[in-house]
Amino acid sequence: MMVSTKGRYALTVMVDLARKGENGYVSLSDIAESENLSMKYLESIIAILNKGGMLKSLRGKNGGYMLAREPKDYTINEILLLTEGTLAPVNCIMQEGVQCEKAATCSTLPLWAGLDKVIENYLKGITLEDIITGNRKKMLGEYCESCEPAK
Amino acid sequence: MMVSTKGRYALTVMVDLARKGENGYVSLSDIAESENLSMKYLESIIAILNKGGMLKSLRGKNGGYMLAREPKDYTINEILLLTEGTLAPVNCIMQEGVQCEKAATCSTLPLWAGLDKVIENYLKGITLEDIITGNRKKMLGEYCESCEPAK
DNA sequence: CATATTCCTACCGAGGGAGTAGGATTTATC
DNA sequence: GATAAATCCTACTCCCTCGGTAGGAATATG
Repeated sequence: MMVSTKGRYALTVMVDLARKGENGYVSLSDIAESENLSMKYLESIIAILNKGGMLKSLRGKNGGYMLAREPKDYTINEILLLTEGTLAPVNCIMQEGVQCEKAATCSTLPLWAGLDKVIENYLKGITLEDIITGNRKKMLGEYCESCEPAK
Repeated sequence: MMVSTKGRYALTVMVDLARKGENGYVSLSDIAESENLSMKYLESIIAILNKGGMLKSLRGKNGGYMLAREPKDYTINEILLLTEGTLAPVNCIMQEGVQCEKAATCSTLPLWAGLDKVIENYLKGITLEDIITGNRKKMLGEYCESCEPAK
């Protein structure tokens, strides 16, 4: 499994906040309740999003969280990357060009590198806005049965 | 991590056997040695490949393993699927249409489904032969720096 | 029969995922 | 200024899987 609950819940939170829009801060308990998730666990996940600059937060009474930018300005890739640390499908693909010592002679490395790129490319191409507007065509592409067939 | 050492080593074994061709059975110890991997661990991985019909095996002296088909007739997808069980990037994507109970209202499901399809599609498009011939263009696509640029 | 090999079952340690617990700090409102 | 409602912070626990080990039974060759 490449994406754990941490990343999945993080995305869920972002979607929830995106839907709530800009009318005030939304509290952690509200999010936990509306998504039916453990408040304590969600707290640790939101902390990552917050420290990563994805959210604005306000402490104290009537406090809570809201998106720092507009939904269209978040790619799914950056949200998952922040919470998961890496999205590489295998251990031998490191971030930022660091590579395993067998890399020079490894015949399967191009495969893993290609897979990594395909994943990254897909996730960079989709934004929070695509999710809240239900842009199935963009997410499912040719596999979308409810979209009109490609001509 | 979506693909563990199990799947990676399995692929390595398949590549090794593909390179050795059809001149006789190759023993486990030969494979372990040439790939510098633990023989005992490799044994458990080869067992999966063997039971899954990927290999022919011969017990006893001068025994060993060889590919059951030609390299071009193995997709990477089926090799990894056999050893890993699933290649779904998230837990909420099950195999064979089984789905989580929130599926009907889940706004992020199309994203995960799309990602799953992108991965599957990529891995189905590459064969063992592509790896042993070093078909970088197919594996890396537009990210291949040593391939001639697309027109 | 000796040897080289596959085959089978059982076991184990470490690490990470998933979640819990408790309290310190900050802020809005009465 | 007290109180309530919220974020923030640190630590802990349970449990499962990954990665690997161990030992021996079955089988084929010479």
